[in-house]
Amino acid sequence: MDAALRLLEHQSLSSLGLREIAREVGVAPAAFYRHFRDMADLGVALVEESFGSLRALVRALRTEAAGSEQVIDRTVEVIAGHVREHRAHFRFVARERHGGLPAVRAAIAGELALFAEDLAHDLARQPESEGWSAGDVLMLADLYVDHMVMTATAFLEVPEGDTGGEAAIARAAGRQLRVIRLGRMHWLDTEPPAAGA
Amino acid sequence: MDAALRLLEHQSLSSLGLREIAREVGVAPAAFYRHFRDMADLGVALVEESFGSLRALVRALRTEAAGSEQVIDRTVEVIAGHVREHRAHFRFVARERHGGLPAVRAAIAGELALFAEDLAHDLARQPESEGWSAGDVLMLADLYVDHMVMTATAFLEVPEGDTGGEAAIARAAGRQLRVIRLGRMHWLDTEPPAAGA
DNA sequence: CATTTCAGCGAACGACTGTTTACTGGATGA
DNA sequence: TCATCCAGTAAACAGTCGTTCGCTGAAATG
Repeated sequence: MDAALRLLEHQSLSSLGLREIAREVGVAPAAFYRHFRDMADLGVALVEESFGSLRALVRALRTEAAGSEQVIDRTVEVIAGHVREHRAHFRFVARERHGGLPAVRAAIAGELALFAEDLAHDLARQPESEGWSAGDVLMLADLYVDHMVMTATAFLEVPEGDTGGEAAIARAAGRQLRVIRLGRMHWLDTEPPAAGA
Repeated sequence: MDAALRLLEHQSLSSLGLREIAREVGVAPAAFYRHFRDMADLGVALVEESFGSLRALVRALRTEAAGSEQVIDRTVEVIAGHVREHRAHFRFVARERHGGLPAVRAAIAGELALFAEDLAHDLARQPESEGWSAGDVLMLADLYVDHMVMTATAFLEVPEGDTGGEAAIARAAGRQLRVIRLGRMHWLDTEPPAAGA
C-alpha cells in the first residue's frame, strides 16, 4: 500500500498497473493477488487508511472546545498540518473522489457522509443551533464539510515547501469560515423567533 | 472529441487509450496524431470546450439582474440545467480537476480562476460590497465558486433521471447560498460602520 | 488545370499489460 | 517434531498499447 501510494502521487489509480506496484515493491506480479483481489480492492483499502488517521484527528479537535472565534483558526491550522503530513493520502482521496473506479468513489462518498453526519451531531448540540431543524443542521454540516474538502485540496496545490502560499490559503479559508459562521448566526433573523407552532 | 467524451464517462483521461478513441470513431490509430499531439493535448482542448459553453451561460445569468433573493434560486436552477445538458463535460472536468495529467489540471485551475475573477468583479460593483476590501471580495467570490463546483458535482452524482434527488440537492444548495449571503450582509457588523480613515 | 495541403490508411516495432499455473521455503501452531 | 499455512516465485498466455513509416486520395488553393 505504501508503494502504491508513492506511485499514486503522479498518476491516478485507474492508470496504475498491478505490475507497476509489484516492481516498486520488488516483488513478482503474482504476489499482488495474495493481498488484493482487484485494483479497486486496493483502492478502498487506501480510502479506509486515509480516513482512519483523519478521524482520530477530528475527534481530538472536537474535544478542545475553544471559543467559537479561535476554533476557526485552530480548525484551519489542523487541516493544514494534517495535509502537510499526509500529502499522499489526501492527494489520493482528492483524485479518486471523482475518479474512474465506482467502488472507490462510493467508499469516499460514504466516509464523507459519515463525516458530515458526525459534524451535524456536534453542531446540533451547540447553543447557536437552537431553533434549527435537523435538516438545516445537516445542510450546514454539508457546507462545512464541502468547505473543508475545498480547503484541503487548495493546500495540496501549494508546492510542498511554500509556507507563504500555505499561509495565504489559510487566511482565505479562515475568512470564508467566518462568513459562514456569520450566516449561521443570522439564519433565524427573518423568522419569528419564538412563534408557537 | 465527442468520441473521447463518450468514453470518458466511465473512465479517466489517463486510463483512456489513443487506440480506444480511434476505435470508437472508426478510424486508424495513426489518425489521432492529425488532430492532437498528446492525450494531454486532447485534454486541454476538452477543457476549453467545456468552459466555453458555461461562460456564455453565466454571462446570460448575470444580465438578468433580479432581486438578490430570487437570484439564488435562479442560479441553482441554471447550474442544474446546465449540468443536466452537459453531463459529460462536467463529469470530465470534475474528474480531471485533480487527475493525473498536470497540463489538464492547470487548464482547469486557470479557467476556474478566471471565473472567480469575473465573479469578484461583479460582486464588487454591488451595493452590498460597500466597504469591502478587494481581497475580501475575491475571498467571497472564491467561496461562491467553490460552492458552485460542489453543487455541480453533487448534481452529477444523481442517477440521471432522478428528479427527486435533483430537487433535494437544489434545495440544500439554495439554503447554503442563503447562509453565505447572510454572512456577507453581516460581514462588516463588528467593524466601525462609517469611521473616517 | 496544376499543385499543394491534409485527413486517413495499413503495417509493423518493441514494450507492456492482467491473469493463471504449479511450485518453493520459511514461519506458525498442535 | 510434524503438518499446515501462506507470501512469494518463475514462466507462460493472449492481448493491448503508443509510435513511426511511406502511401493514398480528395479537397482546397493558385
